[in-house]
Amino acid sequence: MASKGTRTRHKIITESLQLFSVKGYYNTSVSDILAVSGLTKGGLYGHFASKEDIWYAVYDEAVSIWKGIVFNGIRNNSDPLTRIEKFIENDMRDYLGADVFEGGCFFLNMLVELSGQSASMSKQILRGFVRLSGLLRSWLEEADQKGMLRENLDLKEAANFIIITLNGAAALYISSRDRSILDQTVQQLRFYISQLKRD
Amino acid sequence: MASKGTRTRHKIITESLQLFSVKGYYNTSVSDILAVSGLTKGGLYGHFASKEDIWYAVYDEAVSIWKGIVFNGIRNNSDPLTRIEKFIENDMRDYLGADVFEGGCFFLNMLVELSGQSASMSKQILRGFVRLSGLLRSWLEEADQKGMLRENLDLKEAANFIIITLNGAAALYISSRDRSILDQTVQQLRFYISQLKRD
DNA sequence: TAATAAAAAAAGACCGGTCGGTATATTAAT
DNA sequence: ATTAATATACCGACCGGTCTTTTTTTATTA
Repeated sequence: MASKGTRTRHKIITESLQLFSVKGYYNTSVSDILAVSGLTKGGLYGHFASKEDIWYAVYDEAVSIWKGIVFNGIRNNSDPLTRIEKFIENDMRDYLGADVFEGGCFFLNMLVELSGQSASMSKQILRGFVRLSGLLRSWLEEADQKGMLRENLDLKEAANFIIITLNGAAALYISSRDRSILDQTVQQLRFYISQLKRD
Repeated sequence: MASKGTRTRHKIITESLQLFSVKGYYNTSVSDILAVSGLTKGGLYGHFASKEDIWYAVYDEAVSIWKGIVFNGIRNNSDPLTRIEKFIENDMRDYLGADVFEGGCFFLNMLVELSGQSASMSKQILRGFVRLSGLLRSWLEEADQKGMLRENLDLKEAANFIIITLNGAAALYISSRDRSILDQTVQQLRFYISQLKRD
């Protein structure tokens, strides 16, 4: 069993993750974190040097949780376009739609809040999106090499477009809490991908 | 000439608009607004009852500025699909790409920050997006009645999809400040709309 | 056009409360 | 018994907002 310190640290992270996702980073106070974790200042600052340090740990945890959801049942699938569609469905239904983070998409929320406020924190998130775009692009290129796609497509652009759409859906979902937004987005992206295919 | 009070009030609004767009609502302090406007507490609170009151005035101003940009050269165009494409270009190039608001898209930024924090403020923004979706939908229906579109399309979904994409582009743009994101989005939405057309 | 009175605008001190963070003492786990 | 974990009291700075006083604008007269 993990030591008490390790367990407490992890508790701080998962509870801060929910708070940050709902209230945002700046509008979540250290006192808020103390309230939900049941600790006091001394206890908390024994585990983290600063509020920003908590955020970095929270970010890693969020990535880990998100990956476990969106890549579920994907790696073993040989058709790259089906992989992309499954990824989109997972992201919309099992991540966003399942309210894994109470405030919606942690990454979008933090990206919007921290851009122009904290260069290092927002860059951390942006790097994640760039990496994801590269992965989608590699899947599209795989499909292209198998002759599945039209000619003269810009696959980097297409990969970015998918990510852009998922983020836009996350923005509208958090404000409306209308699940049909997520279904619509899956539907529309399915249509978009079908139009990339060779006739 | 407008009275001194009216001018000062407007100055507060336009400067708060930039601050809110960059720093967010909660992380912009009243003192920040005092610093850029050159006023003191007494001066400011003579014009507005609260920080939240400032925000509502700022929102109206932002809508007014945005409308003046994105509907430029549109009303007189008879082809509804061209209207939509022109609207998208205006939004990406002359609004977002021109850095009209230093922090990117005021509406997306505020929607993300305020959702789950202030029901009334976030609803105000969401209402704006719903209205815009209705306008785009009416243009799509106009195109449909002219026999320009495929059959069995869900036009409400298509209108939402365009808005979702524009918001997603705004999210990636504020963090990356990469203008090619905007061009890519115009390109991809042009492709998307072309695929809605009857062969 | 210049003086003046009324009204509008702004200044500045002050309020209780909260912010992120620290230092030291105490308690609990190993 | 030793170390890891937590509590408590405290720090200066800042938060949004109020109140009273002073200054400036504006409209009205002479």
